[in-house]
Amino acid sequence: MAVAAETRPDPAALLAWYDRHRRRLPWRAEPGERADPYRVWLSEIMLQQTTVKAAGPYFLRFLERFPDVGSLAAAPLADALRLWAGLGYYSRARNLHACAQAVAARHGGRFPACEAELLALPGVGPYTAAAIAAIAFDLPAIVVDGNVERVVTRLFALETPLPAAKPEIRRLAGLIAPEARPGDFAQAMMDLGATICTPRRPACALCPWSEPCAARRAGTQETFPRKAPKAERPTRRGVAFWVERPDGAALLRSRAPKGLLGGMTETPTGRWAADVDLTLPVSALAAEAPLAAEWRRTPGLVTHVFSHFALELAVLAARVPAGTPAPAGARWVAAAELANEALPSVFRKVAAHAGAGRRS
DNA sequence: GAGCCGTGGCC
DNA sequence: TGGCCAAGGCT
Repeated sequence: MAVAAETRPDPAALLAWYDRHRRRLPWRAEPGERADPYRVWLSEIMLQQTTVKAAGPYFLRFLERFPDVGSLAAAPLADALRLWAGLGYYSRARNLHACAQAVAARHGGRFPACEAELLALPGVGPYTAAAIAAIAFDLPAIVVDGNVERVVTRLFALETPLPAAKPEIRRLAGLIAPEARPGDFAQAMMDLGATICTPRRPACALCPWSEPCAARRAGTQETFPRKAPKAERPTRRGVAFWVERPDGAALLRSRAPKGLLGGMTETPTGRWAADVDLTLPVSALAAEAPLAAEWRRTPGLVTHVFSHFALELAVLAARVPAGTPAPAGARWVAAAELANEALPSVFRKVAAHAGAGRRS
């Protein structure tokens, strides 16, 4: 696609807007200050598919517990998973820990000031490598995230649907990038997408690139970016088991190290599948129970939506005598320690549904 | 390329 | 209310 000179977006206009509207964020250096590559990296991993609002508290807790990459590399993976619980996409936490160890082992504890070397680190893909290179080291990397995709496809009214449009978007983003201030330009593009060029109801009247924007000129800005239709989300069903001792301790397990919720803590559950029938009697639902007990079914269901399927969980609860041994692979966790477990949200819902800690 | 991989907020 | 969305990466 050719870009006419008179409609080409001027990077200076965007940088001037950025200087006036620069947001203060926990991981962002003050103007004139040098960015800390560790903080830039940590924030970029947390911000993958995650809102600023959700990531903020996690970032501050991680920084307090792990003030530098060396402290994170030296800590057990379980500590990182516990701190990550609730933020989702848990492979990020596993890769975060692996990346810290790689930086400690391969790079002497300092992040490399090189996009290609950053890209080779666990959990660091094309976007994150470019973002760290630009923001932490002010290298001229082309940073393309979901914000930049939206801004660029609107600027050029790009009809190609995502994800096929990615190479063209990268080329166009490189066309409008300035030689000076690559880090500020990258953050300005993302801030513009996050605050002005939003998915719905973009504030074009406040946009420094309103004039050269092809989609705005046509009045079609909200229809970009074009996207391929999404696959439907199937429903799976299953049974979760809540087992409590008289002292309130609950039976928990650790999940397989990889895959869905990999490495995290869970309540015992049966298989999750579309053909599980939750209308069966309790005696049948208890077929996959972790131990023999007098099960009672908690009324209602726990529902949870994952990225690629929805889940409906029936909850069977039981009280077992003091001294009941934990079955193989499971462990007793005191009620007071439940909050410190690496429990993903779906299992916190199960605990709440079963009335964890409630005396009857 | 496409499926897998969480969660909470929004309208 | 449910579909969509958020600073993606891995296989």
